[in-house]
Amino acid sequence: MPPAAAFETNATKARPRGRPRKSQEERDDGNRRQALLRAAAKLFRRKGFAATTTRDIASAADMRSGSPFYHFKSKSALLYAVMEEGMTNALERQHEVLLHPDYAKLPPQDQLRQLIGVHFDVLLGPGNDFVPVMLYEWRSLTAIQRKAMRQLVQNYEGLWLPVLQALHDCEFLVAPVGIARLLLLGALNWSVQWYDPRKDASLNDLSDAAIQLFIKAQ
Amino acid sequence: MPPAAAFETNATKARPRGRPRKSQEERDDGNRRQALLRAAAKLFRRKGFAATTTRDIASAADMRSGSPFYHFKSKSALLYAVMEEGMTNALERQHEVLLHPDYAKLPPQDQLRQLIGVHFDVLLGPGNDFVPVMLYEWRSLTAIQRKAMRQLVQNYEGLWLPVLQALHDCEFLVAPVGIARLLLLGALNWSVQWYDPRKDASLNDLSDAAIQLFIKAQ
DNA sequence: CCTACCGATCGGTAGG
DNA sequence: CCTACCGATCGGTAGG
Repeated sequence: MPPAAAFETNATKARPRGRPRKSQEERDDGNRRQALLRAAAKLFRRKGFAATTTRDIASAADMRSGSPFYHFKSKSALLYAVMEEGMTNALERQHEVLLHPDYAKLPPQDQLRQLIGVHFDVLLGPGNDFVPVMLYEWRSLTAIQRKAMRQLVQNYEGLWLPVLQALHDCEFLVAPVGIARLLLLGALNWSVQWYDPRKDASLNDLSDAAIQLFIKAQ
Repeated sequence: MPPAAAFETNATKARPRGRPRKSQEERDDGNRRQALLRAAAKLFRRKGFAATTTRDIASAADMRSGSPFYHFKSKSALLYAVMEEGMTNALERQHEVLLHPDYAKLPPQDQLRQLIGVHFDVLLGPGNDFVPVMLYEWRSLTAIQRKAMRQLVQNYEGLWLPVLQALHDCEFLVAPVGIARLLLLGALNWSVQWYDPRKDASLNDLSDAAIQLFIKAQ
């Protein structure tokens, strides 16, 4: 069995193309899968993977208990799909930053500030439950899923190294680059546990504070 | 029903004092409860609370499936007991540091270094599964347990404020003290996710790197 | 995508 | 602390 089979969804081999929904308003199909993903992300984040039932998810997506398995072959495949969606989006958003024509002209501390801003938004922005699930549900992945996800995460973490190295070179960062990256991303990722948009500072102020804390310059 | 009832263990009202074990070697009783706590901490950390069965725990403590409920009234009470044990120990260890006669004479960056060192040890030291469970299983607590645990955590976090304020006063820390504490503790807490004693730096080197990263001085 | 269902497992308990 | 057990729930499936 090829590794990819572990993440297969039934929808790929049996998409009901061209069959219109019978509901009062004709919505485009295929958004049902998205609805499941969104519902799952929200519930996995709030209650955790093991404590969320497929019935919870079905209900949140306005389906009956058996229906999620029409779109995903297992609860586990649904978890993986949530995480993959989150990481793909996060990578895209950071690539937009890195490839922007002005980015290269910025001093490294401003480059880092941009990465941090996007990272906070991916973690804490409204409706962004996908990456938090990825961060906190590693344990629930199968070994083979974990291996595939590690690839995506390593790509993402790798994006941070050049700017951290540049900061190290001009002594705005003294700690070893590798450990600094682990501690820095940890500080950001942990915000998922405490950040409350109604009480805490804005994501911009948060990003500024992070720069102040980590970088030896103003 | 008084709040404390939620955390009650059966052992307190029915400790089999004076009744010797029937096994070949007479071990002191009461260590059975500790064995359960340790087994639960280890399993909760590795698999998560919801994915761990009380049968897993019983088996790891060399008991049969029903026996954990002789010592703890519910799986949930067992989780709370694990967390409480972890936080009590962490608070004790930090108090030892703070009350040491030499501590007050240290410059603030060295004071912080000491707190960080103990924190890493509480999180990453061998067999220290209790605090990691506390950090990553908040969701699994009942509302009433969460409230009680929040008290302990606030006590612990409060220990860090004076030294952070001192560092802020001498401009070794520029970020707002409140946010700095959240980010700093997040960086440390996240280490639970990646630290591998066989591959990564020693806890001492880790602590040094953290000081380098967070403090604007050497 | 729904209905109806199965087999397995799980937290917890009675009674000793 | 064990034995034997219960009621509920859960992931998943057949058949339409």
